[in-house]
Amino acid sequence: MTVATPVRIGPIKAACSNCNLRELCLPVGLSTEQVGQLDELVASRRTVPRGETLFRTGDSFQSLFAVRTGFFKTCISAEDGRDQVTGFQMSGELLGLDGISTDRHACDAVALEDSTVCVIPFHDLEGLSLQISELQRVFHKIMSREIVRDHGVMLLLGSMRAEERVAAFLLNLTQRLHARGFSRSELVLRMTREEIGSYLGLKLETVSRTFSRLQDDGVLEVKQRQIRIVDQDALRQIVNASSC
Amino acid sequence: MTVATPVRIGPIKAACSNCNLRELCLPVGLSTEQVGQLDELVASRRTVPRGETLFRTGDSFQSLFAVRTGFFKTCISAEDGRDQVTGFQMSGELLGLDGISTDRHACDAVALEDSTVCVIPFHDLEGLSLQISELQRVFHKIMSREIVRDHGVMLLLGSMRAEERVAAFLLNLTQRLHARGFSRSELVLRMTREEIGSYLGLKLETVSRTFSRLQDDGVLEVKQRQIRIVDQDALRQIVNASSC
DNA sequence: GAGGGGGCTTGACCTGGAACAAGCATCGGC
DNA sequence: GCCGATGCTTGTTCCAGGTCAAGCCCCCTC
Repeated sequence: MTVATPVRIGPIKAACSNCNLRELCLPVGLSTEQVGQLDELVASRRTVPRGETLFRTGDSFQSLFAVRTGFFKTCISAEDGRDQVTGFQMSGELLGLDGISTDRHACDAVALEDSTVCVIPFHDLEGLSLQISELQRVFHKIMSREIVRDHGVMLLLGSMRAEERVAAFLLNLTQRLHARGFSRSELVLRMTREEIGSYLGLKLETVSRTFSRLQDDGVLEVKQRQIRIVDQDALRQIVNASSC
Repeated sequence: MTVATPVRIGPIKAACSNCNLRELCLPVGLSTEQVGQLDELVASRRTVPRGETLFRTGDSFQSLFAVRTGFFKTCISAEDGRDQVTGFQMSGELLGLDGISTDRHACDAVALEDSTVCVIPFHDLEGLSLQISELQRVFHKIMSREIVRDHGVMLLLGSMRAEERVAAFLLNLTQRLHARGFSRSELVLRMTREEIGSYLGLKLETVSRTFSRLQDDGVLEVKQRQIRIVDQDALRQIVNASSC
């Protein structure tokens, strides 16, 4: 039950105004002036080395975090030690929305590579949202998008076969990476097979086998964590394959 | 892509102020005066007969809906016709949060019995939230709670066995019903085995078999949709059973 | 109260993915 | 360059839950 303590890293003038993630992150659609107001709020940054947690279940919730660089996973664990990865977050995405409901974080956020996040004190964000209706609106849309995303994962977990899950996962990742300027067809996985499996409700062996099969079928090229999507249409067909 | 059109049912003076769901619904924690302001916003009600939809995927999003009486399911369907029930909503719970993100509903909401909902025009709600910070706060908590709930379902779908899923489902239902003044040990299911199965990522036969087994084990009494929980501790143990 | 249909149960069989196990890359530390 | 740890692949076996099929129950309608 430690409190996430932001570390201020030198004097940072403007956080959002000159951030190239502006269009993917909280400031999306705000005016220059409004983003300037956000700058004063998003005053500090924090670095999280690979393997470290940004926050843990039960930690007091004070701030949201916007991933600036790096890559995170969030996971919850049942009393019995069972673990479930609930999402992977990349630059421009928000972490901590789960904490609003009870003022305590409801999952662990773990950096999968050395990462930096912008610290967004939630109380201040709510305050500014009262003044900038556009900000309130953006924030509501972000929360709603998270709900819709989660429902998509429920569909995946509830009714897809292993191969479909893996295909959907890869398409989702590449699509998000593409929005950040990366290739649509090549990616480097930041997570282990086990973490992918946890997220997809599969065992790591099944993930590995599925990658191998897709490689044999000429859909992917898999070299450890380097993935090249050879036949994107085939992947899409796998996802949409009418299940009988 | 029809627009959900609220039907005004006679002159309704106060919606929330004299509603006995006050403490479970949007007005939770607001002052009498503030609830009065909500009343002006929540001006209309709508009845939804059993089997009808309140809104459908793709419908223009205008309003949130608070379940006043009755029972709903929400479900999404993939292109291939696969269907996934994403939740069951009872009195005091909000429907439509998924629509905020794109201004279109992202799921279907279907009444499982004759139901009535309060219509909450979302634009007005955002407007009032700018004036009543407590309302903004409550709304954020409700959205966050939905996210946390969804993560719990992901844990269930990703890592629990059939019996554990069913047990968790029943405990969740009874707990919510209990908060509404119903028995902690008896409940009437409003949904079919197939709908339960879809929600839990199981086939209806598996749901049925699991009910039968739990009955044989003296944990439940099952008479069609009438369920009596004979041994609640046993149910809890099933859910928390360390999976090996 | 007869007939029909939707929903539920139960049985038999099958299969996709889990479990277990062995061995192989890759990487970091010394 | 060696060594150990961690992560990944692949093979084999097994079983929980899916699939298919048959029949029952309950409610609704006429």
